[in-house]
Amino acid sequence: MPELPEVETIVRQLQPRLAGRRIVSLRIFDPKLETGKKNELPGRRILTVTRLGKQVCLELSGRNKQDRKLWLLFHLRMTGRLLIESCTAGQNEKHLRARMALDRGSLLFYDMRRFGRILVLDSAQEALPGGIDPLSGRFTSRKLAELSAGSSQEIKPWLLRQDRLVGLGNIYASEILFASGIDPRRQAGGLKDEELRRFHRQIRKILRLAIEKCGTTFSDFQDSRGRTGSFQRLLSVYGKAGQPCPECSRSIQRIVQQQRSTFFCPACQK
DNA sequence: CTCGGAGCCTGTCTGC
DNA sequence: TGCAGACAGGCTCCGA
Repeated sequence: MPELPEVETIVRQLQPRLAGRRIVSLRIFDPKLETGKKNELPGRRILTVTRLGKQVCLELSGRNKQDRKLWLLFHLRMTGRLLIESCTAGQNEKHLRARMALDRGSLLFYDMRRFGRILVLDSAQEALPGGIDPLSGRFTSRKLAELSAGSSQEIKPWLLRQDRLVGLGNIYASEILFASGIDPRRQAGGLKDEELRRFHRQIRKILRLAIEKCGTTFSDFQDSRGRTGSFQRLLSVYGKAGQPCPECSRSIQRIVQQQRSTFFCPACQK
């Protein structure tokens, strides 16, 4: 479900509510989510809530002065939701997969399709995904050129991999390519300098705008208060096969690349 | 190393 | 109404 803007939305809401809270327990109801380290969590304080790629990352204090910090990560994958307890009205309790009790309130993890993951790690190093965050200062047009150089992969599937850029998923990949005027079937390594500069600008622009709108609720996304985002009103092509292109009014096409839908305008994207 | 395809899950929607 | 098949915003694994 959630891509970078949706996870960023959740993190911004959770940070003020969770920072400083002490963990009482983590109970896991889905054996797929079991982590051997969950018994090391009680007594720790949540220091910060941040986003690492598409993951929600809680930095936890040591239990005493000698103890080391831990990192607790939630990856929501397709249908995961992290909700503070007072906002779980309307959720299907069948899909409740874990509950973290805090000294005040609880954090609940729902996940219909059970693709989500909970990880407890010893170092932030381990938690860092391979790729660069497109909103970080390190992500320049030159960096984008460096990352894509030499790749024969089609640019749209290239955007979805997390070992180059982190955080993009199927919706924003289509939207960014439309805004950049780039055909999703182009080879990643074949973009010209001028196209790369446009592409780089649109990646950052669309992600920032989507964060401002609290993400996209296409079918599943809800933030930590159980509310939906509003960027879906600004989608140009995603999910709009057969509808007119907002720029040229020709029909938007749907194609499949690596088993994922891609939406684009064959007239505007070259 | 690269790339593409199968698989993981459960639900909704469409067409016969 | 029932049922099969397609599809869903994620990622991992495996073979070529």
